Amino acid sequence: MNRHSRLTAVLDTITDSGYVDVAELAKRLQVSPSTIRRDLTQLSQQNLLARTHGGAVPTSVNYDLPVRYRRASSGEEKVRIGRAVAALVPDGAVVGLTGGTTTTEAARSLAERAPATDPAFTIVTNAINIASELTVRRHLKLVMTGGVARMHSFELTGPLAYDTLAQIDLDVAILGVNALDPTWGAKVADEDEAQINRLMAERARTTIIVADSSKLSARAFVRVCPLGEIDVLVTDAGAGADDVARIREAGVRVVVA
Amino acid sequence: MNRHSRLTAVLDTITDSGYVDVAELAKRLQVSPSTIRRDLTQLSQQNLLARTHGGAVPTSVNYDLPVRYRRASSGEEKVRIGRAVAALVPDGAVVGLTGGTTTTEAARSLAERAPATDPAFTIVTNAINIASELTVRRHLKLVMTGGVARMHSFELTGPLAYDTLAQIDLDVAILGVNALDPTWGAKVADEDEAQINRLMAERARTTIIVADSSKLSARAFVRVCPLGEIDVLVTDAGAGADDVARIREAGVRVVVA
DNA sequence: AAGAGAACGAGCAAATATGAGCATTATTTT
DNA sequence: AAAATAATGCTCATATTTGCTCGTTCTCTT
Repeated sequence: MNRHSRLTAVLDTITDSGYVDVAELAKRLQVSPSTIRRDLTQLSQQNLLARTHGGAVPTSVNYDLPVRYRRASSGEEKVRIGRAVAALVPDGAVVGLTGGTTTTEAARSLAERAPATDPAFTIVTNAINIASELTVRRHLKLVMTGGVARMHSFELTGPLAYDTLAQIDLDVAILGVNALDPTWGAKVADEDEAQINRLMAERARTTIIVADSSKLSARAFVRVCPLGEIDVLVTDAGAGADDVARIREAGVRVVVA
Repeated sequence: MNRHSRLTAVLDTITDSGYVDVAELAKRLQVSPSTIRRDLTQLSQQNLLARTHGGAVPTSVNYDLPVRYRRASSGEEKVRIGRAVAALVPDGAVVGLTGGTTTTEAARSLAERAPATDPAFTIVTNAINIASELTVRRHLKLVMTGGVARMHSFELTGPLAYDTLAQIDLDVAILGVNALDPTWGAKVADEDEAQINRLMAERARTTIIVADSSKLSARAFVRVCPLGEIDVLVTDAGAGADDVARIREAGVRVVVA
């Protein structure tokens, strides 16, 4: 049990149960309470939790920054979400896709669909990994925005990307977000990313948000758009019934994959 | 068990299990811990993983890296040409790269060079595969042109790509061509590709053509530019002496890798 | 309000991991 | 074949991590 897995375990525990206890963690992770305290100190310095006497509690805002500690995401739901999204896209459509694991799954599902037109779809994306996967597919027309690659990410952003999007009209925009709040709408961690999402939504006749259920209770930094500008949300079965109800009230069609 | 297969094994392991352990890797791969540490150091410098004490953990974008570390080597000479080209590029330069196996090798060599500035280079490219390989590297600034992916190719072309290039100035353009004729100059097979090459050359202070020796006697459809607009040609030792001589007479510096 | 008991942080020593330097061995390159 | 270059393993001084102790601080009960 090395330090990193310990920190991950601590964060997992605190996310699940809402608090952690020094003595209990020490026993469970087979290390001394001193070590646990040092771990908690470090995590609290990174604003990932707040110390209390005897343990720690979560901080209000879950920053996107330290992905280092995030546990391996369960691809299961994302694949299902991706399939459900693909089913919503009509043949021959011009589809905009932003970056992210879920949108990547949507792209894969689109690519695997039997071509009914030629090209089967036109895909417009700012995500290098999506473009890289789709470029070999015969029956897809692939358009990339220009732009500067964000560090630690596969997405292109910046003025060059905006310029490209300004010249394109989309039938459907498929946007991945970091959080979807019933009150605030779609949010992401970064303002450049937000701008790309916003432009895609503006240029599209239909805007589809993909967000696994963890995103419905998550928080993020920058708002992309209010719920009113979203046509469809595709999420997984883990979504809370009240969250779904509130989003539906705002006029968004919610698809549970 | 050579270095590359070791690095691939490390990345595979870290993708599967979420972390790697120096001691365990050393035992499994039958090398000393020192070697493992050196491997991990290199991979972390390229941002393909993050060091911890005792091992390493994945970086954020490692989720489904389409481009593994493996270098599907495009041939001995092309690697050498790539290295020679990289040696011609000054630290911190803004470098334009078109698509092709040889330019890809040049990009790899640039990416592996120890960073002397920050960013070490700014890379501008219309080749999706090059962007895909470079996007994770911390010390590179990566700019993609927009554009439409040509079928069966990794290159973006069309008006969107031209628009992007019109906004950018390059220090060095590294262009791959299909043929380099002492009389006619640089030629490629496709007019879209020719246009991209032409624009890059126009925007650059220095134009470098990469062409293995087979290209010197080849023919191609569209002319990119006459020899007079080329500053450097990098080719391999198979180049015919008379061809080289004629190209040198036109004022082109010829580097034989 | 006062005291008991738990939790805390600082300091210390042992165990382990690390990076630099160097000699040896592979692998290219000439 | 010889020389140059790169990769590897080893050693050693240095870093980090961890568990422990101890004086202090906090919390809860009386």
